Amino acid sequence: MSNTRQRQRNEEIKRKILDCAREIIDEDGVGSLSIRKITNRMEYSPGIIYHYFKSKQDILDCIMLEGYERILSAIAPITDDLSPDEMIRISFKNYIFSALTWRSEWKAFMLSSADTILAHTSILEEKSSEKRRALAELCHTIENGIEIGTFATCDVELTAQVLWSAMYGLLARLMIEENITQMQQNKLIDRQLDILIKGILR
Amino acid sequence: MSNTRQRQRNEEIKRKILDCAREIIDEDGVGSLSIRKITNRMEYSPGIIYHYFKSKQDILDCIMLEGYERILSAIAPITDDLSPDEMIRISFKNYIFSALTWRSEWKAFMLSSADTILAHTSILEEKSSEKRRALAELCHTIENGIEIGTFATCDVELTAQVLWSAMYGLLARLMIEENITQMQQNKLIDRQLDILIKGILR
DNA sequence: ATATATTATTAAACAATGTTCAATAATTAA
DNA sequence: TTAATTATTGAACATTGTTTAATAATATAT
Repeated sequence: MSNTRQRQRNEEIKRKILDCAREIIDEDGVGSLSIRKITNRMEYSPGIIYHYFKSKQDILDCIMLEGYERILSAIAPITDDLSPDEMIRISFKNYIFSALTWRSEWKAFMLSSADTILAHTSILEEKSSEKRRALAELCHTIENGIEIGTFATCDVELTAQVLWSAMYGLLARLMIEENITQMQQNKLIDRQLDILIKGILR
Repeated sequence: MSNTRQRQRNEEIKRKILDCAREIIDEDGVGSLSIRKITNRMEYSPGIIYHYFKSKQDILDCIMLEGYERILSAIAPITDDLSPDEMIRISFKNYIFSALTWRSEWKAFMLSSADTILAHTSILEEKSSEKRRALAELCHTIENGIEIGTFATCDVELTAQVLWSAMYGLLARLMIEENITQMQQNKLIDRQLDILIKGILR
C-alpha cells in the first residue's frame, strides 16, 4: 500500500462509510445502524466493511470521536477580553449549544458501550487532543481568576474537573429531553452556571 | 387468571427471569445479555420469555427501574436534626455511594436506549415514585434553608433540578471510571458539593 | 370425577444481525 | 506482459429477538 493515489482512494471510502453510517444514525437512531444498511447505501457488499474497519464498534468509535472533537473545538469564545467568570460562562454555553447542534453524534457517543465512553469521555485519560486543550484552557482561566482575586484559591485541576462533570450532567439531561422549550433550556443553563460560578468566587 | 396460587407462581417466574438477567449483566455486562442466556440459566425454552414480558427491552426496563428505586430509597439521612446544607450534603453522598454499590444496575440503566433513559431518568416526567419523593424532599430542604436565612431566595424547583443534574454528571463519571482511588473519589465529591452549596448560599 | 376451558411451555421457524473466508476482479509493481 | 497486491464479492456461520402453531399442565364447571 505504497501508492499515494491508492491511499487517497482508501481514505475516500473510509469517509464514505463513516458518512453513510452517520446519515443512518441521524435518520433512524444509533440502535438501527447495521453493516448491511451502510453497504446498501454505498452499493457495496457487506463484507467490504472489514477491509476498512476492524468492527462495527470501530466505526462507532470513529464517529463519536469526530463528533466530540467538533463539539469541543467550538468552545473558545470569539472575543477574549472577558473576565474569568464571563469566560467560563461563555465557554460552557458554547460547549452546550454546540453539543445540542450535533445531537445525534452525541447520543451515539453516550449510548455506546461503557468501554468506549471511558476511552473518550474520561477526564483523566484524555485521548482527545481537543479535550486536553479545552481542559487546559479552563484551568488557565480559573488561575487567572484567582490571581486577580475574583475566585477563591483552590486546587485548580480539581475544580476544573468538577465544573466539567457538573456541566456534563446538565448536558446529558438536555440531550435526552428532546421536547424541552428553549426558555426552559436557557433557565437551566443560566441557573447552573450561576451556582457554579458563585461557588468558586472568593 | 383468577386463581391466587397461579398468580403467585406467575410472579415467581417473572422474578426468576429478572434475577437471571441481572446475574448475567453482573457477570458479562449489559451488552451480552440475551434471551437464550436467560432461558438456559432457568432451564426453559426461549419462547417462554414472551409469556411474561413484552420484549427484551421490557426486561431491561424493569431491572433499571428496580435498581434505580433501590438507589433512591437510600438517600434519606439517618439523623434528621441537620442544617439544610448538611442535609443536602449527606443526602447526595448517600445517593452517590448507594449508586456506586449497585454499579451494574446503574450501568444498565445508563447505557440502554435513549427512550428508556428518558422514561426513567427524566427529571420533569417522573415515572419513579422514589424520585418524585427524593426531589420533593430536596425542594423542601432548600425552602427550609431559605427560611432560616442560610440560602439565598431562588426558584426552588429550578435549583433542585440544577443540583440534581450536576450530581448526576459527577456520578456518571465515577460510574465509568472504575479504577479511581477512594481518595480521589472523595475529593471530587466533596469539592463538587462545596461548590454547589456555596453557590446557593445567601 | 369427568369434561371443558385456560394457562404454561415447547419446538421449530423467521428474518436480521455481525463477522469470516475462499474465490474473483481490479489495480499496481516488476 | 507477467507477477504480486489490493479491492470486492457472495456465500456461509453462528447469534440474535420474536412469532406461531402445537402440546402439556392446570384450573374451572358440570
